[in-house]
Amino acid sequence: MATTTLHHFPSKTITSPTTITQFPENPKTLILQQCKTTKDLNQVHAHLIKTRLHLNPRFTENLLESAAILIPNTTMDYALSIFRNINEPDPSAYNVMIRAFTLKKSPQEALILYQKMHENSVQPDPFTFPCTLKACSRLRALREGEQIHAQIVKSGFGSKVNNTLIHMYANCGKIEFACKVFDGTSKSDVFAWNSMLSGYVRSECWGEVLKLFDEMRDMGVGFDEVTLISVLTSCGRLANIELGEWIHEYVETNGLKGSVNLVTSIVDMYAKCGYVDKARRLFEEMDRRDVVAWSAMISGYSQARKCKEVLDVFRDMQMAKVEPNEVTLVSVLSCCAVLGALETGKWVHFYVKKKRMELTVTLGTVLMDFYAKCGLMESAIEVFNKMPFKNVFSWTVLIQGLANNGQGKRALEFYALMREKSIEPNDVTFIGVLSACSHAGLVDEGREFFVSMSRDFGIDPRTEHYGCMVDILGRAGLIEEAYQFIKNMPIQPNAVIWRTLLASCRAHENVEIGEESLKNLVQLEPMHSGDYILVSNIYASVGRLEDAMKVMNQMREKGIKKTPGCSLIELDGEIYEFFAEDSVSPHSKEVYNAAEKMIKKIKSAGYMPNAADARLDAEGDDKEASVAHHSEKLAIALGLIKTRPGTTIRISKNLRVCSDCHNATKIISKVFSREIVVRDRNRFHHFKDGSCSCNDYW
DNA sequence: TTAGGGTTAG
Repeated sequence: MATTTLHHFPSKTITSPTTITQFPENPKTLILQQCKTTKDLNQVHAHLIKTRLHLNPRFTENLLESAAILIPNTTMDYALSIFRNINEPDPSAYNVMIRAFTLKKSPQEALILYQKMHENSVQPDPFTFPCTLKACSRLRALREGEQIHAQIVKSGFGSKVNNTLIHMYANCGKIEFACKVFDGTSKSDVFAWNSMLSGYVRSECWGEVLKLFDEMRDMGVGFDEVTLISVLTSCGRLANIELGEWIHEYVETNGLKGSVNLVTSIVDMYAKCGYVDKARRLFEEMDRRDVVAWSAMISGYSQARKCKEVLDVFRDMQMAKVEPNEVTLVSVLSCCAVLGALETGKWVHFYVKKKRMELTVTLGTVLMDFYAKCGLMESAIEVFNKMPFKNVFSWTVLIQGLANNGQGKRALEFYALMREKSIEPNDVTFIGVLSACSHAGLVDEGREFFVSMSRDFGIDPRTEHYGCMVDILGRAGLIEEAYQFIKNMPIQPNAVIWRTLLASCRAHENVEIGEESLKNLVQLEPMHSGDYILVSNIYASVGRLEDAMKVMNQMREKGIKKTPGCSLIELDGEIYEFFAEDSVSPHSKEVYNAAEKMIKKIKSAGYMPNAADARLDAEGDDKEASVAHHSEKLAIALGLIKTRPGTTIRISKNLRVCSDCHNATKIISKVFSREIVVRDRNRFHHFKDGSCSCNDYW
């Protein structure tokens, strides 16, 4: 197995040029390799000039290599000054410079130099091509890559660089060209197979990877660690646990468990196939874990939406003194977004700033998403403005975030800006755009976007897009039209579509279509308690209490249990959880008293409890008590007594907000002069001065 | 020469 060669420099330093009296046979290894800094090199350089040895290209090139590559953490300035002083640089001098530019992440300069070499009629040698092709790979410079390919063919040094060519084409997104090169390659070389496999991985052709691996085994080509890593990546993406497990066994029986890279790939494979616990066990068995191994475990939990575990492992990682990098933080932030864990996410943002980490597209986008999902749109926009590069993901997160936070019009303004900047929207962008229309009540604009999506961008609407249209029509009270829209859908409507329609029936008290929606829902997802409750609420709101009870009984007969409402509030970094009529929480007495006082105060400001939201089996005063003890009222009451006046109260809850709580919270925001942000299962409600950002439709 | 971990929606 090939490993990267590391240059270990002896610690002996060169004190003065006078100590160098005679150059040995190989000055590069004995003297130049001892140079640790540019200052050391300067001394050797001066000596070379003094003794006129600098006219000997062999010495000068060795000096050049030290200046360009061997001295750690240095710029190319010194090397360039040496290079410019060479009268007629030969191919190896060019090679050193091209290699150094590619290594030092200036592939553009590498290609310019290659061009110069060509202009000066210096013939490339077999060592010129690999590093030049690497530069093309980095830049995804297909045209230049193809030119170099042609030159390679002409030069007759072809077969040696086939693997680098495969890599270059795959990196430039031309997997079919990579295949052609591979077809003309000797199939006995594991490197060629590995290059092709990693090419497929880069192009996300997961199935092809497995096919090629099969072929490899059929042909009896031996495989190595690198092969298995590519195959494991594909197993994870395809959820091919059988092959994944086979490789795991192979690794165990062949004593390959010492390889951090390989075991990390197995951990990742298990997590991506949905076996996070298995991934965790293997992760625990590793005797050395680097930042990638930790990140694989963290992202495994993050993708499985096991957010508590993400934060636990992240804490363990810090205890183990392994520094997180961008990838780690992206997974952590994405789980803070899911949890609405504002404090932890803010801490990560602070860490990013403290470590002066670059605000890349991915990191910036996930930070924006985190702030948006915590209801802090201004912070999300601040991050957006600071990002030097933005892609369609960043714009989509912004549009979606604004839409979910009740700023539909602003979301559409950003969509217009995005188009001005010629960023092509994708299918998810349109989910954001359509939900913005829905929140802003813009029916005609919504219809227009729905058409534009396929007409102007060739995006076929998916169920989610149809769902958005149903929401737009339903919210505007066009229930019959929404119903017809579903009937005419070219794809089968799913439960979410019918549920969206049902929610609009609840808001507009449409019994008939509500009943029809439930009929369909019962067939698609018979065990979903929320649907029965919505229909029961519709009956109750039009005074048909008996029918309301009947639906609830039907639900009970089927053995369906109500999902208990649960609200969370984070106070001083601690999370408090409330359930309706919760009497077990340690704060219950204090909280109930606070809730009582709160209700009294808002009643005198005009709040009327809405009995339609109470438990149907409750009577009279009990009905009132039942709604008064909904989990979000308890959480808000705790927030009111535990935070300073004027502080924003942030609640997240697992269900939709009920209309009584919605009404009560509006009045609370006015009476107590507090901004209250409630994140429910679908959207945000920003309550301020007696009104809500959702405009009373949710 | 080839290799492991990441972002939007549902």
